[in-house]
Amino acid sequence: MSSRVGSMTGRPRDPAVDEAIRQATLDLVAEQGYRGVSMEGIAARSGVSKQAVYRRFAGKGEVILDSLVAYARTRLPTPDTGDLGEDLLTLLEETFAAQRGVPGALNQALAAEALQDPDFARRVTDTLIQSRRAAVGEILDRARSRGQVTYPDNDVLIDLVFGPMWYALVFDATKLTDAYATELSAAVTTLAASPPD
Amino acid sequence: MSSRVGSMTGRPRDPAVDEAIRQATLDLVAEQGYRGVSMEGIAARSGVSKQAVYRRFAGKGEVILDSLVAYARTRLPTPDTGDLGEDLLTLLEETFAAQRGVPGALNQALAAEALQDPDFARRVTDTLIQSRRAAVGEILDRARSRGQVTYPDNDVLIDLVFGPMWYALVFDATKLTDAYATELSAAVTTLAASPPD
Amino acid sequence: MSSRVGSMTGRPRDPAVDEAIRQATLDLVAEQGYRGVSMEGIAARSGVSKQAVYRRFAGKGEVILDSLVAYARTRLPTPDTGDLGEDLLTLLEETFAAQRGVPGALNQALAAEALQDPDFARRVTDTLIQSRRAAVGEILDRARSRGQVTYPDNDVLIDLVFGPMWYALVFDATKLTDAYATELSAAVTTLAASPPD
Amino acid sequence: MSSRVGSMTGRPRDPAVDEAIRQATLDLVAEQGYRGVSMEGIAARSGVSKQAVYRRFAGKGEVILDSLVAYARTRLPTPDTGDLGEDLLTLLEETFAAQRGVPGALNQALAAEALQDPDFARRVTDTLIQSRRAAVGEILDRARSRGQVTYPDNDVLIDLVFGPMWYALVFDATKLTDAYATELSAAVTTLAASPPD
DNA sequence: GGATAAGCGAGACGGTACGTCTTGTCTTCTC
DNA sequence: GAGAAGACAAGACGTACCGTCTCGCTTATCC
Repeated sequence: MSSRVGSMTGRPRDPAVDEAIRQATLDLVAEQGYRGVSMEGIAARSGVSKQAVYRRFAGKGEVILDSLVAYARTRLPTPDTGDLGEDLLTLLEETFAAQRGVPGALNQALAAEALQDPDFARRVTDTLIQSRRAAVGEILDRARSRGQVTYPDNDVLIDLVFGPMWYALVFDATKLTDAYATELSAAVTTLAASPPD
Repeated sequence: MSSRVGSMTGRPRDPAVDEAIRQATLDLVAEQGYRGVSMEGIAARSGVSKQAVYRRFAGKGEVILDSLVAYARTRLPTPDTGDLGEDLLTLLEETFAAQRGVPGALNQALAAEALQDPDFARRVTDTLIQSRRAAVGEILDRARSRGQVTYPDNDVLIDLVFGPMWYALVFDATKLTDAYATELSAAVTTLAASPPD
Repeated sequence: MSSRVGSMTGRPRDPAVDEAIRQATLDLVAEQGYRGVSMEGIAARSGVSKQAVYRRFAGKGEVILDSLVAYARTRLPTPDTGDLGEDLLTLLEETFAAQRGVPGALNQALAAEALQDPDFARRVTDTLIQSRRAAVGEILDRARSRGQVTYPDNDVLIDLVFGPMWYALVFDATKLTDAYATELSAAVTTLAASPPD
Repeated sequence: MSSRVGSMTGRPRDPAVDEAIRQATLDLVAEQGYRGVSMEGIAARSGVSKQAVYRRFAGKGEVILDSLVAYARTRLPTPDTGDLGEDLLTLLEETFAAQRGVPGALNQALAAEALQDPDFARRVTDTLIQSRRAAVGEILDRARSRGQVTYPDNDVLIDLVFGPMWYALVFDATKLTDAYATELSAAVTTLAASPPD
């Protein structure tokens, strides 16, 4: 979010304002979805001035991104059960479960913003997407060292893990059930272990 | 788009207006992306009144959808080479190639609209997504009858074909290269042929 | 209203349409005042096409004028009691009473239109205002021949009769009571009989 | 116009904006009459955003009223020559002269708005009309104390002063000449001095 | 402790787009 | 031709956000 590297003179930013903005964003997106989220609305809802929001964030996307990151910070130890299928299933079930709640709405908002601004899309990729991909990459690497993965390229496998999720977030979020997590993780596991040509 | 099924009384809609709206939408999205597309802008660019646009389309999403459908109508014979990998590769190469051009921008615009309105998302699914999925379903069915597909469920395979594309459209459209088409089609082909558990 | 002097070929105008337009205008102005009167609304309310209205009338003002003239056609024998005060009182009481009803709203609408279009203002003057003034002129002339009027100029007296009415129609129509009619007619009668300087 | 009595927090309104709006309104009404005055046009002409206009004024009427009040603020010491006829003549000549210029067009616009909205009509009465009437009331009171006025009721006399003016503004503003001012003031003076019945 | 610097709530500002409403004209088919 | 139906260009309506700005006031650190 903010930075303010150098001089530490002047009144310091009020952390309560940061928190109020985050909370208002979560509330709004939970209640009305992305349509109901506006900079103006966030400021009003959080009882904070617009300037206070713009001082911290360059735009709506950044606010959403910050809320999502703060929201997700509490979780995510990458599963490590000793079995690729098990690991993927756990991760996808947890991830999909989240998409059915507030984080799902935030991810949709994020996608909408990313679609309107390639620069922001890159920001999201660097901040959020990469770390999620890295988690799956870790799982695959561990499985690979166990001999469970013969597929040469992690990247494609990771795309197959996350691609369908975003596809669903865009067009039909209700698709992201536990059953779908099972099907997908099984498919990727099978492909990962398929003998190379 | 318009419908107007029953009553054929009154002055008929001017097809030139339809065309002008479509063309203006294509021009705008090509020049400035989704951000540059507004109902007002479309009307101005096409030299048509706003009413004329709103008479035909309920919102920006519908205009974009119509333009995309009209644009795509000229193509798409589902490939049928007798080989699953070949068919998928051809389809993905063509599809990805399109995403690098105007249809890609239109698809992004469509996604952005869908994310803001679940009802519209369903409209898109019914109008566009389903038929694209059906094309891949056909390819898979033919291959299945040849014994090239053992994977029990078409749906997941289709998700694996299109999921990564939308994922890329949201966050990094430059990913949609021929090389990526090759990788993806190979992956899906392999999975489709993988021995059942 | 219309004229259509020359060629009498083709389908003749439907008098029912004329009547429907008039009635719809009266209904609308009675229910919602001038704000509620639009060419579109009149056509819709009367079940007539807009074209049918425009074929007859050049604009909203003409429609209102026509309705008012048709409405008023049923009345107005100029009072002739043999006494100026009595004549004026009768005329003003009747006129003011009308202003408290539908004709009042029509007159307001007429004024609003006249204020927006000087040409139409002249039309109204020629069509309506002059005849009303002539009625008072007649009363004055008769009284003058009886010696009840010494004031040299009819015109100013007539202005003093009608001016306050329009003043009230613009800013506060509720002022047009019987009491006010009494006061006004008395004032004008007094002035008319006042000895010349 | 604006009010905003209490809270003096936040950025203060820019007086230059107020002035620009007034000037644009005057310009537009002078150039094109009431027809040429629109909220959109005022904003455009004054180089001000529509919001800035709507923040200050509830509608077109209020803008016009404000412009008129500001315009008229520079004048109007009630004449006091010691003679009723003289006072009325002076006042009417000046008033009529104004009606031949921009204030006349503004008054016409005001009337048009008042005719479309009774609430606004009351606003105008309270803001503008009353004070004009009070000026004439003063003249009459002074003359009455001199014995020049025997007519019992100021109100009717004032109606006879202003009624014909509005009558003319609605239907034929060219009538408001110096000669007409002379005739009218003479008539009212005569009536005011007429012996009670 | 007084100066300096930044944060803060409030709200105005120029812009842009929204979706609706009217006006007056035009175009089709039916009577 | 008239008539119903309804499309059309033009343009105003009033509202909602965007991102920036300008006030008066409140904290902080630095000299």
